[in-house]
Amino acid sequence: MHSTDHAAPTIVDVARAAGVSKSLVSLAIRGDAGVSEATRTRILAVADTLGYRSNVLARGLARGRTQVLGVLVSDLSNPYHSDVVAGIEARAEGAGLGTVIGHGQGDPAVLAARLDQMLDLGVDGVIVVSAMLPAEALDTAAARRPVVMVGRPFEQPRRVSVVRNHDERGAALAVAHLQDLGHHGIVHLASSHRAAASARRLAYGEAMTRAGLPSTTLWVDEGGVETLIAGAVGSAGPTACFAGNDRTAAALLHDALDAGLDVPAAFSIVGYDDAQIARQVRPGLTTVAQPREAIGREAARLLLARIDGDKDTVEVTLEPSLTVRGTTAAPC
Amino acid sequence: MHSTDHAAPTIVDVARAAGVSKSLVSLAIRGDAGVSEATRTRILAVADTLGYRSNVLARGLARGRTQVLGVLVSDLSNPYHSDVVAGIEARAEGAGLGTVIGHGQGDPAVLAARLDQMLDLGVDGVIVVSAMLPAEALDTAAARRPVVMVGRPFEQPRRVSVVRNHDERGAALAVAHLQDLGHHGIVHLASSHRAAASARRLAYGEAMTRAGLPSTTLWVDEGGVETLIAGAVGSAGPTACFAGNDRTAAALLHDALDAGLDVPAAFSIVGYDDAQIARQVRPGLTTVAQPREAIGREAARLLLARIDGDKDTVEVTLEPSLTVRGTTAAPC
DNA sequence: CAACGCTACTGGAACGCTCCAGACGGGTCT
DNA sequence: AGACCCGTCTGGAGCGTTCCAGTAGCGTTG
Repeated sequence: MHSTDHAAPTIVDVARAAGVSKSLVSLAIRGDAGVSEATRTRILAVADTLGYRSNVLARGLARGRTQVLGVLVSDLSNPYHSDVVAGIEARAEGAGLGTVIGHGQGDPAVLAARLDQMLDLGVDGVIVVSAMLPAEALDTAAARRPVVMVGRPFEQPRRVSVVRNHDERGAALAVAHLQDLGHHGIVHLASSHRAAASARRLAYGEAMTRAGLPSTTLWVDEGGVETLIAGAVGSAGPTACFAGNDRTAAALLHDALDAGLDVPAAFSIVGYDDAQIARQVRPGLTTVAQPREAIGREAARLLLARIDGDKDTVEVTLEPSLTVRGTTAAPC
Repeated sequence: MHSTDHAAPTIVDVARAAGVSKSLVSLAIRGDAGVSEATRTRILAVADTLGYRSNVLARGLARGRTQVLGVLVSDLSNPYHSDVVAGIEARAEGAGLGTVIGHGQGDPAVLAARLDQMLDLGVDGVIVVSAMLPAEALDTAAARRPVVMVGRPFEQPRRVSVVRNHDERGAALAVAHLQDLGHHGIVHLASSHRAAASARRLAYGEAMTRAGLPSTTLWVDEGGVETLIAGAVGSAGPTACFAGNDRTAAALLHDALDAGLDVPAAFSIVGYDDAQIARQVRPGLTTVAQPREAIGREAARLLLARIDGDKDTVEVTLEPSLTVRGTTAAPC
């Protein structure tokens, strides 16, 4: 650390080497219009040969902006999250901003701590991709910087924009697919009371009612899987299930196969999310896919608008789509 | 943005409110010894009621340290990475440092860009959890800040510490397990020429030789899976396979079952990594597990030492262990 | 009791940048 | 010709810290 760069070159070094003032270097580098073309190229050339890199800390301090977005995720290993992050990064990069990620390890307290830390670091805004961040942490963050939330539909109005997939439409898509195949006895398998899960559950009920069919919701933690399989084995039981998410659907598939139930010939299953697991189980899981990258891009777009002074907080819902694989077929 | 906090309180606000100089506030907050107990508690109380938060940007500028570590990963959705990150975060938090993550999306160019960006943001050091970062990007980063590399064993010496799992020992573990069960015809299935994969392949060969058995390596992209299964179906063929990683093992398992081969009764399979997929396939995959959290903690420990002035770069290897699930049994 | 050494505290420079008010020439307009 | 403007460039203040060289107050000591 001694024989190499004695110190990173600063704007002053560039100015001296180019024979201009530091202010002009600053303007040239930021592409200000009031710099003649000749001097700009000269300054940039000098900066380049000196290996000058703008100090983000100093810029952030002086300007109040760091040109970096923060993304808070609760579970890195969830591919849903990484796809959303990819969308965010693509959009941010297009606008010349960098991105850092904070990882909450599925723990609300850690999540809140990471959020504070990213804000302390000076990010210009934050996108929260996690349903488990405490509401008050979200509020205090929103008071400091623009915040966009991905995935959680909000009850009360907050100073936060929201981007989410249209769970209601997704559930309707799943039910319609099963009905098109000829199923009547379609049960919903729920595993959570969280907002997205509830939206799917309610939309399932409405879709069934609209079709003039009775709706039944079973809960995983009340032995719903066993009940469902026991019923499906009998000839009068349900012939299909719409599960609230892919993990639940995969567990159901596993147990159904173990019970000797033929999927999809004797029993069809639809999941939600198009998670990695949907491609890994056999047969592949038919599932409702969220437009994950698009969600990320939209979230970044909203955040950038807020950073640029837009006051309005909005809620955007994007359309899910159905991915048909091997767990659905006409009932026999 | 106007009616709320007109501006975040600074150290000067705290000083004024407490009736002391800003220098003293700075010392008190950082826990300097030369502050009397009485004034320290008073200052901290004032800071607290004012909601003062130290400005990381200003501190970083003045001090040259931000108390934040950067972690560069190439693939967020790989659970190996998230476990390592968890270990890093645990250790960093214990030392009072924060952590930000840069995500390379599996693209070397993006990876290098994120690395630069994190360094620009002023992180005190970086842990690289990715085998695909270009060597020159690693070198320029190492010239700027301390860097610790996870997982890639290095050929030539660099200004970088390395933490990795002991691939040689892991391969030996897998082979020993199969030999203990009574297997003699054990084939290695390789899918990559990367360093870790090569180490495992060579160690497999040595372990077989040591046991006086012939070693055979088949390559996935040369039709190795088909060759292997064709051989295993016959009665004189191999009875077991050690695959270079879990993804390869899972693919082999899939095709073997499709070919009517009974796993593990007629054919045993061992993978490497204990990836998520090892738990999701049926039967569950016997595999060599890396001590992922420990790797992360160790990497953070080394980085913190480097940040505190330690000049030496070291290479640490941690012991893998064997996780026995359902794809291994005695040959029939 | 002057000299000394502590402990507790202070003021200003420095970190590298942005922003603002203005300077300096050389047109253009009247 | 004087007033004015416009494009280009400059110097200094300021962002919120840390760090360094002091200073004041006070008890010890020879």
